[in-house]
Amino acid sequence: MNIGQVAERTGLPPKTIRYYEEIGLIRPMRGDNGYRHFSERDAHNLAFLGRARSLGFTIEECRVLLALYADKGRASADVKRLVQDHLAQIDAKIAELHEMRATLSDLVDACAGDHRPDCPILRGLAGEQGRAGDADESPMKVR
Amino acid sequence: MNIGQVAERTGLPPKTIRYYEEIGLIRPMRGDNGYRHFSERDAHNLAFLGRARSLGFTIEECRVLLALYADKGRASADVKRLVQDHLAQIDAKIAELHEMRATLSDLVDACAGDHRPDCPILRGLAGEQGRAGDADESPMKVR
DNA sequence: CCTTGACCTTCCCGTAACTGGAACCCCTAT
DNA sequence: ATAGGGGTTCCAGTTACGGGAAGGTCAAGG
Repeated sequence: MNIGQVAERTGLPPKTIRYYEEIGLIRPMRGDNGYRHFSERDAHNLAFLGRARSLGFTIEECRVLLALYADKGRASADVKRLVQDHLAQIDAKIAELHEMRATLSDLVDACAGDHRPDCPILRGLAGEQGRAGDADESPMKVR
Repeated sequence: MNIGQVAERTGLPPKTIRYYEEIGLIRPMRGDNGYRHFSERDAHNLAFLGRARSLGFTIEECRVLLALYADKGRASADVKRLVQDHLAQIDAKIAELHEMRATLSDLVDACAGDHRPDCPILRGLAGEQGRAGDADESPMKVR
């Protein structure tokens, strides 16, 4: 297979596939004309990489996953631990985004969103603590 | 104020502050010795930037927010729209992470995590659809 | 007066994971 | 011969900084 065909089959852009070769994730053969030639196994590994990447694994994690995949004597515990760590990262990211979301949502709700210049969002970002009389206004939460 | 003081006050590293000047987010004065001198207003704007960044706004969004903040004739609707768009991005990101989480969680649950090499996680990443007999095994979801 | 140490300056490189584009080669069909 | 649709390499840009080198500045102490 040429790069175009494997790109179509895996859904990865040719550029990405070349990049993966450059960083040593795959090692396709070369024809006499200099073209890359991809085996079924190459295509399979690229599809594996595509799925791993779409699940948020970094390239280096993918490298490890691929090595474990190739190692028929691996312990599934090693794979599981890696994925659990990744899961923890994702949970942390989700929590962070939820916090942002909550703050932003409060700000948006407080903003009239009309032609007038007065804007609680900007006041919040500016660190304003609320004027006397706004008893329920609390400082904006930021990490 | 020198850069160290404003860094301490805003919580932003000096490197970041220099970077913000480089890309034109702030324009501190300079002393005869070449040192940056930060006004109260500079410090205030940097704190504003720090909060906006911590809420996930990109630098370019921060640039717009800062301009709106400075524009006393702005319409709060412009601010609100920007923040709502950002909120939508965050929601999209959260949804994406939840999908990853669900898939990864299923894979982790299916993996024994022991000394044996058999690993449903790797089989899932490899695109395996499940063997005959595993009636409930469905193809892994990926975007 | 000199030195020391903390602070400041600029400049350049590196990060993650690609994407876009230029310049050029290869193969097939007309 | 040429046109097109592949392929190739290499270079630059992206985001938002962080690390580190080489060197100027300032205040305090001996």
